[in-house]
Amino acid sequence: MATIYQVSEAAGVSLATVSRVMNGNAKVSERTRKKVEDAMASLGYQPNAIAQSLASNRTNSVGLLVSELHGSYFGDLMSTVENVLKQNGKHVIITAGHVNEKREHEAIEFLKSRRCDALILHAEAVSDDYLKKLVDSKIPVVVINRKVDELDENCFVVDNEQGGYLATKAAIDAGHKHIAYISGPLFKKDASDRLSGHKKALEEAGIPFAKTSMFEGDFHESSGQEGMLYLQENYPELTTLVCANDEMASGAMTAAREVGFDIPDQLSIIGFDNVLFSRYLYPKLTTINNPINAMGEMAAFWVLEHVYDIKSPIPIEHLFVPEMIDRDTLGNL
Amino acid sequence: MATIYQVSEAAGVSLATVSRVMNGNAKVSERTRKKVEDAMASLGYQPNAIAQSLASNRTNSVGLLVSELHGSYFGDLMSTVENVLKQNGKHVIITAGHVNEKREHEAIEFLKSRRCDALILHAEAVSDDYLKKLVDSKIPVVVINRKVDELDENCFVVDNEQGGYLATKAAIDAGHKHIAYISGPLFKKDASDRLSGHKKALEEAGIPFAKTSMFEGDFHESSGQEGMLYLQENYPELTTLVCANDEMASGAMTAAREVGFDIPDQLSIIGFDNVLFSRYLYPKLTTINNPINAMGEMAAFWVLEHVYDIKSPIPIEHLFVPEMIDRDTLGNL
DNA sequence: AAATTTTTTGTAAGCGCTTACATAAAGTAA
DNA sequence: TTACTTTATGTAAGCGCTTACAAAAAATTT
Repeated sequence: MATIYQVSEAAGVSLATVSRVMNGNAKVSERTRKKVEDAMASLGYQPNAIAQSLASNRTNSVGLLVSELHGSYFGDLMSTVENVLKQNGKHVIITAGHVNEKREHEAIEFLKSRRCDALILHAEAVSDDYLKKLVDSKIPVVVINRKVDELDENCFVVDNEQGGYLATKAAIDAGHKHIAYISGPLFKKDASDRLSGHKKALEEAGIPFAKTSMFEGDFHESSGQEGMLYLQENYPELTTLVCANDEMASGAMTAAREVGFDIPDQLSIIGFDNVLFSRYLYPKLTTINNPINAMGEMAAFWVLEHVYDIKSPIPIEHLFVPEMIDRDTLGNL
Repeated sequence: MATIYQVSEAAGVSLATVSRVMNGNAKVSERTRKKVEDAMASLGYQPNAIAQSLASNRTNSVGLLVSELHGSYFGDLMSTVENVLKQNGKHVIITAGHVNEKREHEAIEFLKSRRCDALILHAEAVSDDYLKKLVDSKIPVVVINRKVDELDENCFVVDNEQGGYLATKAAIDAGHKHIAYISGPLFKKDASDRLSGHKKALEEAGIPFAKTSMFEGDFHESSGQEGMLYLQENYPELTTLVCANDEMASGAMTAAREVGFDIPDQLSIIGFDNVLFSRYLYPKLTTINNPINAMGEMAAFWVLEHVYDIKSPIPIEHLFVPEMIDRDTLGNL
């Protein structure tokens, strides 16, 4: 593998000059630039990014932490972030934290040890304090889908409460009175916010919230099934089931069908997130759009602007609004 | 950010000694090891991976090229590869090639410039020649889901022809005679192999292959819909539709339902890949399992063994067998 | 106790780049 | 022409580590 030294020799110039043409930065005469470029081409020279980083203290890479590498939600996130950044010549180093404090912590330390210029984190398990310290430690950090007090400038979130409200409101508007709810794990802020929205809509409509009308799931498909079964037993009058995410909604649909409910005629179902597969389901899932793409994009723009001095094409915003995606699983009563 | 130099000073030892305790490699007396570790802890020292890589010519990272960062198939692949490698202290740098020759090429060059110790490639667009040159260039490379002549040792593939055969055979065994096929883009080897398998099963059963019974799609959902519509028109006697992947099968299901077919009573559908969402579909999709997890795992093991001298827990194999996943979309005739 | 071997530690030369600074070449003004 | 700017190029010092090799210290043998 050719080094800069060999290029400089072949071109008959100094190291510094080769470096200059590589970085297109300073003044190099056309003649020597040509010589250097020819030498590079004929040697098949490829700069060593590691050495460049060490010398320049810039890696041109940003670290991205997601909870999992699979799943529509994270697929979308990774995809948009990478696109925006790559278009600007920056690279993404992706790691998974698996919603586990230790592993998230390790993943972040890994990204730091790779000297990423900035971090984009979808961190669910690590503490607020840790995040604050991170931000203080002066490495540029943005947090997706989590609001941390005092870190407003670094957080990009969807209004989960509003989303939860919208879902239940839609059911109410369609004439439903018996609305059950499968929530996510309530220690997660997004899950509890969505639930608050649900309660708010209920209250507004003067419908009391019954404990038996709700089941706390874990955001995974299987808990949607369990929840459905639980609710059928404990809240048999239900006509609509609002789920805190699409995975659980899918599980609930499966379970509902197995016990013989027709969707949406006998039971309406509403999801949350609008992940890709929600439109593959049958019937197509009515859900709340969680603008993860928009958030990922914004996070990437923030990084470009704050770290690389590349102006964002759109104004940076931190709060995203969810919206109803009307498909086929909400029936009128 | 503390450097090794500061640690050595704080501990009252030389650079070399600090480096030694970091790498746990050579003989360091218990006493000094302790001193160094204390110094590290109190300084919150974190080795600079970039500098380590430059000095040692080892990055402990392996590059992974996928076509897209979203989608179940790649999610599964990334996930398994990362898991296996992380368990062995290696890291993964993921990039997307977007099934585009130029972009795949750039992505690979990027991984090389980051001095990955090895490359795991799901490369669809780049030429065989390029891959051969890569392998010759002595950077360890493995190729997933693509068989390149002379590179058997580096390729991990599923027997696509066999898979295509199994799908159609299952339909035949269920009594079907009019079997339509939606293939992937035929310039892709996996797509054409699957089609060969389909033809072979047909031939074995003495069923002639009619050109009008097949539609060439692009592996995306929408072409499944188009294909369904095309086939309904051009091959109205069809009772089964075999699709070259699950995405297209899903699209076909949607389209079939829209024109009023009951699945599987009036129309059976078989997919290929067994991606996660195939079991979310309703009815649950009967499909062919493409052991992408097993391949990803094997590729990772290969790298561990060949690059890092870590013995693979299972023997390395290069050819994977597809198998039938019997669910609800294939009906008996 | 001296000589020898073994173990532990230090010294210094890189890894392949970037970049401040110095120098040489070229261009302008006087 | 000389003196002064401006522009292009080179020199050399690092970036934070690893690792041969050398030196010192400790343990063994004689």
